[in-house]
Amino acid sequence: MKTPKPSPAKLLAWYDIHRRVFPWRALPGERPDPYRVWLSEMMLQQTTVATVGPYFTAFLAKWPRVQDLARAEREDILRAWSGLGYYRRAHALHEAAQQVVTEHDGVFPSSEEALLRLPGCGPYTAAAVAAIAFNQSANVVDGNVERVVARLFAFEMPLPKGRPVLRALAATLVPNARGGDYAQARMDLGSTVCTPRLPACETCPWRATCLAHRLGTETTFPRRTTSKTPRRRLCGFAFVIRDAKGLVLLRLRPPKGLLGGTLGVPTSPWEESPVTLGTARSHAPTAARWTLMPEPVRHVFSHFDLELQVAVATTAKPLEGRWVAPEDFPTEALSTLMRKVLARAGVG
DNA sequence: AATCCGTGGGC
DNA sequence: TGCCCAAGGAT
Repeated sequence: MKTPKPSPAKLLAWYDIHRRVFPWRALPGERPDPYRVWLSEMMLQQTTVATVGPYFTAFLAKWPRVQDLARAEREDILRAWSGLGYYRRAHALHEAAQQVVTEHDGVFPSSEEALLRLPGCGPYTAAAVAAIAFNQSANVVDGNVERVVARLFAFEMPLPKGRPVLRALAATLVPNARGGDYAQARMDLGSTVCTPRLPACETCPWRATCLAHRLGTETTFPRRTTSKTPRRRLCGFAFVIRDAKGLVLLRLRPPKGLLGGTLGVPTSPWEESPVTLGTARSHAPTAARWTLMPEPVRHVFSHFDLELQVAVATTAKPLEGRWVAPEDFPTEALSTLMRKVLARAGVG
């Protein structure tokens, strides 16, 4: 039996009632600020709405316009980004802001093509900014939309291989008016109604045209091919060393790679097999009388688990790095991992 | 194309 | 506890 096409009008009528209010989202009748839309989308990449909220507010208060952000120091941006994760986004954010100022006279471009040239702005973010900030009928596809559309069509091709086909299917549903509302409506539907585990199909405006619902197999979509690479578990030592004044030695990590550009205590190399302090101490910033904290810090990254033993000592020697007072930790560009290490050492 | 890149919350 | 997922992008 043939299913009629899911109607944009029904979804938009639902959105007009159930739309959510966010600090970055314009109220009905308000003109969206492209800078705010872009800033929020950069933060929302693989990050939940609840987590982003305070960061967005803080960034906007500190750097109200793209020109302010472009002029900022990179480290100040990393300070404000501290704890949000995926620190490459913070670097890209700064570079993109500078690019908007120097190449677009401080005015955000409105075409997906131009937006795609900004660092950190990929297919999703370019489409989202074009739609939400400029009301274009862009095909905005995030994880929510993938799930919604896969269920609508009982889409059998497993992701990620089937992603291009699914995106094309999603594009056929985009109306030529209210592009911004439609993009946000599709994502709101996915995050509040068409959820991964327990979808609230009874309240869904697209229930009548959803093939998976008709089949009673909603939660089996989208299909996925499971990645077979086993998760690694790495071990190492973190060295927390203080001077006579109680200042802690911190070093800036290289700008690229894991936790790029953030501040942290020196560590030994991280390895697959457990190491002893006797071996690891050759990587310490200096020879000292190390006290080992009884419990290691365990931290979960996106692609491996880390277990760091925390060694603590005091020294009078001058060492390479920055000596930072614990009272300044809250505003420093520390990763969550390093905040855990400092807390475990009793200096956080 | 598969891997790298953070963190927090839900169940 | 362990796994999944979250307004993905770069290489």
